[in-house]
Amino acid sequence: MSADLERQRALLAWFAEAQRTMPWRHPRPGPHPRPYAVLVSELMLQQTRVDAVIEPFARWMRRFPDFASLAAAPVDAAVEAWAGLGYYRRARALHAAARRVVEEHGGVLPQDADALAALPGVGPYTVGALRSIAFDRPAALVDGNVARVLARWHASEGDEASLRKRAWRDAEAELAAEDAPARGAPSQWSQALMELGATVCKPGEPDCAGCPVHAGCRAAALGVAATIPPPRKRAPVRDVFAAALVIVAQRDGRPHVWLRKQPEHGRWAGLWQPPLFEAQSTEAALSAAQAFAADAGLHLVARGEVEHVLTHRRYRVSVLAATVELPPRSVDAEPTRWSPLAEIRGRGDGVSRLGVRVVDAATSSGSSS
DNA sequence: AATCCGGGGCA
DNA sequence: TGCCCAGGATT
Repeated sequence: MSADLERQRALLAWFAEAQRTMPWRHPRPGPHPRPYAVLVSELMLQQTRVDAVIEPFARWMRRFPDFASLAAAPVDAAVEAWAGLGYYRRARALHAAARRVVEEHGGVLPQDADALAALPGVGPYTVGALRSIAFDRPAALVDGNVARVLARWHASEGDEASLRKRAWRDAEAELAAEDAPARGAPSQWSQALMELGATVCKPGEPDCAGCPVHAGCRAAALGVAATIPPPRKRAPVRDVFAAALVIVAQRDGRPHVWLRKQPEHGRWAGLWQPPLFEAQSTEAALSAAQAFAADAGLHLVARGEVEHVLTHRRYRVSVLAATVELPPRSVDAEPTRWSPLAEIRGRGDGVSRLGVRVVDAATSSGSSS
């Protein structure tokens, strides 16, 4: 057996022993009994760590157990069930994909690569993941883990974009030989590559001493594994100054918070959060919030600051609170609602993480600064 | 090719 | 603090 195929055999043997348990993972080789679960998990896992997905996945599967139930639900229900996971466009994509599967494929996920790629939210990586993991077909796949693993195996050099292209060629080459162990277990192979990247061949500090394919790794032999791939160029994080207005009213004997629904596009699309006034400075943001409050006859109290960091933005939010006697039930024509404070604090169904943090800051005792 | 889109965990 | 994560869509 060639060195490359021996490396495959070693990795597959390691994976059979060392793989982590995941709610969506089918431990046995072969096709997955539930392609829908694979699609849900793959969309949730895009740019998201395994640990962060486990609970949301379980909740989602209880609420939308199959393509039919998801397709029948309003898109807002899907977005709100996604709350806390981030990248909320994925929820709309998954919902649209389910409707398409029901309408165009009889409720059965297609196996054809082109049909899969036509589904919203399904790009090159996810096509490979579905074809290999759901259907056990020999399809290549490259995510951040696989790109790093393959770059180290081959000691590839170059910028991020060229390494990605190289990784796709290398990943497909692994599946080319008729007698390749990877071809014999495509689902296990795809998952093994990613598992190795996530748990052993980690960014920054690879555990080469504990690596099952150390012998077949050129970067390890050269002692350069830790420097591959090179650091990525990153856009700077820009500050966004904002003021949040947390309006509390008693309803049915319990405190409720006034929430506004975000537009369907942009950040936190379709989610709920207290009104946020963005401006060029904290002072300008506070002025905007106070102008709004003056119109409504509200008496504002400063309740501190919240710093919320996204990939390319750092929100510096001044939190203002106001208590009103009677909620204005008549403004329901607007996309607003009153939500029980306890519910928002619990998990905030349909509320952005920033919204939850702002409400916490406004209503927890003695948080003023 | 750049930019946008969340949130969290970890050194 | 910086880095990265089972990426994709848009421009």
